[in-house]
Amino acid sequence: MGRPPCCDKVGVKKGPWTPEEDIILVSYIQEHGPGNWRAVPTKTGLRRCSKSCRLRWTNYLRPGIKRGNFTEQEEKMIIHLQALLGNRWAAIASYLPQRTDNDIKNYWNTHLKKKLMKKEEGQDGQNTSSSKQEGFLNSNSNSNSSSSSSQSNSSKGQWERRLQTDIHMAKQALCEALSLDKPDFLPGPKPAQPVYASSTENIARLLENWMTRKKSDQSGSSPQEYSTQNSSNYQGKARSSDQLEPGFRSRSGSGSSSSNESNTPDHHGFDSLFSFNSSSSPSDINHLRAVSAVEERESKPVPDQQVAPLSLIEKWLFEEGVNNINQDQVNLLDMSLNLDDNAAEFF
DNA sequence: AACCGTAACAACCGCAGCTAT
DNA sequence: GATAGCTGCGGTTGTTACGGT
Repeated sequence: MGRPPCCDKVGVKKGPWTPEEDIILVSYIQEHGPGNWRAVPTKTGLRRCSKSCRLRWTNYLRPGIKRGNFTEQEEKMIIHLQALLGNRWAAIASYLPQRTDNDIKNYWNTHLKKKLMKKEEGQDGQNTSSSKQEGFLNSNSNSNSSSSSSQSNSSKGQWERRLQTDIHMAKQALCEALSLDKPDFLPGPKPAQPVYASSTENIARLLENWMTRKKSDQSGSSPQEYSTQNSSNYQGKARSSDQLEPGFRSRSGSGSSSSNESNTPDHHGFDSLFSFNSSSSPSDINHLRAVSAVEERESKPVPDQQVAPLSLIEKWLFEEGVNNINQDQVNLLDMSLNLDDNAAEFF
C-alpha cells in the first residue's frame, strides 16, 4: 500500500497557474517565507496542492531565477556535472544557482541528450574522450537507475574500483570542459547574457499589462487571455511578442484549459483581494518590487542553492588553475560535489 | 493555407528520505 | 524503534508553438 495522496484530489485545481494564483502565492511567501507548504493552500485559499505550490515557487516564482537560453558554458557545466553526478538534477542545479532543476532537466532532455547522442554517432568507432564520456554516462545511468541491485551483485571491491574509475573519468571530463572556457562563466555579471528580473518584478509587469488589458476590456473588447512575463502558460495566441521580456519568449502553453478559468470571474476577486485597481496599481506594483529584495534574502537559505560548493569550485578554478589539478584539489572537488555516501566513504 | 511532426517547457505523479511524535 | 506526515527529487505527461512540406 502506497502513501496516501498529499492532498485530497477533490476540488484541487490542476494545470497552468494563473497570474492571480501566482500573486497570491508570492504575496503569501513574502509574508511567511517559503516552507510549510502544507499550510499554503489553506492559508491562501489557493485551490492547489501543496506540492504544486512548492513547485510553482521553486521553478518559477522564486527570485533570482534566470530563464531563457543556456549559454555554452552552462551547457558544458551541465554535461559534465551530469557525467559526474548522474541525473541528480537538484545537485546539478546547485552549481548553477540561477537555474532550476526542472529547467536543467528539461534542457538536458530536449537539447543536451540529443546533442551528445549526435556527437556520439558522429564519432562512432573512435575511442575518443567523448565516447569515453558516453561510456561513463551509460555506466553512471545504470548505477543510477539500479544502483542497489548492481551493487549487491558485484563485490564491493569491484564496485569500488569501478566507482574510482568513474570518478576519475568524470573529473577528467569536467577538467576538459572547464579548461576550454575562459573563467567568465562563473557567477558575476555577464554582459552578453540577460539577467532577468526577479519574479516579483515580472509579476508586477504582468499586472501592468493586465491592467492595460483590463482597461481595454472594459472599453468593450472581448476578454483576452492573460499575458505574463514569466509564464508561458498565460501566453495567449493573441499575445504580441513585445510584451515579453527577453528569455520569456517561451513557445509553450497558452493555458488552454486553465487560462479560461483565469479569464473571467476571478478578476474581480483578484481586484478586491489585492486592491489592484487602475488608480492604485503603480504604488502596489512598486510595493511588490520593493519586496523582491526581501524575497531574495528569504530565498537564500533554500537548501537547493548551495553556494559553498560552488565557491569551492570557483576557488579551485581561479586560484589553482584547472589544468594543473593535483590530488588535493581533486579531493576537494569531490567532497564539494557531494558525491554519494559510498563515494565519500571511499575517500 | 493547411496539415503534420517536432521542440519546448510547465506541471503532474509517485517514490524516497527526512523529521517529528 | 515504529509510524505518520511533509518535503524534495526525478521521471513523465500534456499542451502549444514552430517549422517544414
